[in-house]
Amino acid sequence: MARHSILDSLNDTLRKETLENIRVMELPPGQILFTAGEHCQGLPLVMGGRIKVQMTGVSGHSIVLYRMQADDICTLSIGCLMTGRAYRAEAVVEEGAEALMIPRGVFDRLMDQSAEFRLGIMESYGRRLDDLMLLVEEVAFRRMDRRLEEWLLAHAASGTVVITHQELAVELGTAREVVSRLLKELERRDMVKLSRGKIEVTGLAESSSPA
Amino acid sequence: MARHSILDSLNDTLRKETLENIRVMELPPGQILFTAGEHCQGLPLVMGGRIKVQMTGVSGHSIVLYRMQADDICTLSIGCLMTGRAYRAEAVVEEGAEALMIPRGVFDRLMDQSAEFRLGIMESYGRRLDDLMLLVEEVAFRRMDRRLEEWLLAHAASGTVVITHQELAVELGTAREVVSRLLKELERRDMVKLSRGKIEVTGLAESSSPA
DNA sequence: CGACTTCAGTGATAAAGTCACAGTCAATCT
DNA sequence: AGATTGACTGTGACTTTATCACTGAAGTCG
Repeated sequence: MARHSILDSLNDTLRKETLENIRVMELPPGQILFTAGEHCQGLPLVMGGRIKVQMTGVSGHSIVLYRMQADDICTLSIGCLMTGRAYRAEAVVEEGAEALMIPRGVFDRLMDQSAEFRLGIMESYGRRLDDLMLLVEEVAFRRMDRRLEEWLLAHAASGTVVITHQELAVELGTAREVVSRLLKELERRDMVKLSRGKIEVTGLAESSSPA
Repeated sequence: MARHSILDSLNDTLRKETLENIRVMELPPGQILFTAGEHCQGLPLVMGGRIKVQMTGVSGHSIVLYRMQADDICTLSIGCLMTGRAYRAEAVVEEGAEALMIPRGVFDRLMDQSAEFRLGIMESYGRRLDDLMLLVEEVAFRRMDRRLEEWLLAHAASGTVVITHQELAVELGTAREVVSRLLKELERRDMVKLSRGKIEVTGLAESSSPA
């Protein structure tokens, strides 16, 4: 039942030992895996579902940093686990998920005994750094209308997304009013249909407006 | 000669072996440690000086992501080293530096044999993720005038910084014109004195304008 | 059915980014 | 030295994005 690709690489003894010492967590949608200021209890290995990680600035604004899905590792937790610092971000379950909680001791042991486990952790870290670097660039330099269109394409290629303007603003790290106005403009151009709490994408091509 | 705190934790045998297999790099100011698209040759351990890491977006704009100083580890390189991906960012030496280059094999061996080395790496990773998360928040939500003032305070508490407006724009991830105008406004308020290629900070208090 | 809450739309204004260009300063080259 | 060149700075005009303040519309629940 406890399936996560990073555990596959372990030898039988180590895997057996690990499985005896970890906890399986059931994560219903809406559940908070951790919040800012909290301390880390263990390393979550995500087995399924979808979990978003977002942070809230001093200004009170929030922005989604990245998402975790099946076979992901909550890299953010490692830093907190190792140094004892508190989380700076918050993780919210979007789609009902299952995760394994690896306590500090087991993590240390796996890092010590399995080169494959280490590789998995390092890869995960690398990907996360990459994600964040891309996000910095996105937020710093790209135009909001393009980013909104891309988000819609990625999340509702030509169907319907259930999301409020406020939530979409957090996805993009902007203000609700900005999203409302841009969406309204897209509706005028017949690219989306708006209704309370959902957006129907009707005519967004891969490069609708010239870059 | 080769001093980096993470090596102190190693036992004698391991340290001796490591020192025999690493290369010391002299890094004069201006030297490029790596550029975007390049592949990683080893893990740099920074022994001194200062190196800035910045990336350039598709738009052609650049932004400084973070800096490395004495006893830092170029965490970014680990991901590239382990997965073979190319660098996405660029590292430029600001103050003449020395660094140790740890090749892949030695890195693997250290990760395998030293719990302290692993801890150092993990800590470094954690800090980097934290830095980037803070940067995302900064770029997404904070006002440019405040950020500029803070930058000036941090880099020239009440002295002079040698920097062009263009370089300062890259520090903050904005456009040169924006920096020029904000600086001019600060000069009108007698908080800085401007001259070609340098800025003299004369009257910037910790919270000059109300947050 | 109201009363309440959440969500969406919009005008007015301020901040930031873009484009185009002019002026200034310093270094280099006959 | 004077001319030329290139990097640096300043600024107007305009667009995009953010903020503030408010209105109305859509769902929820007593």
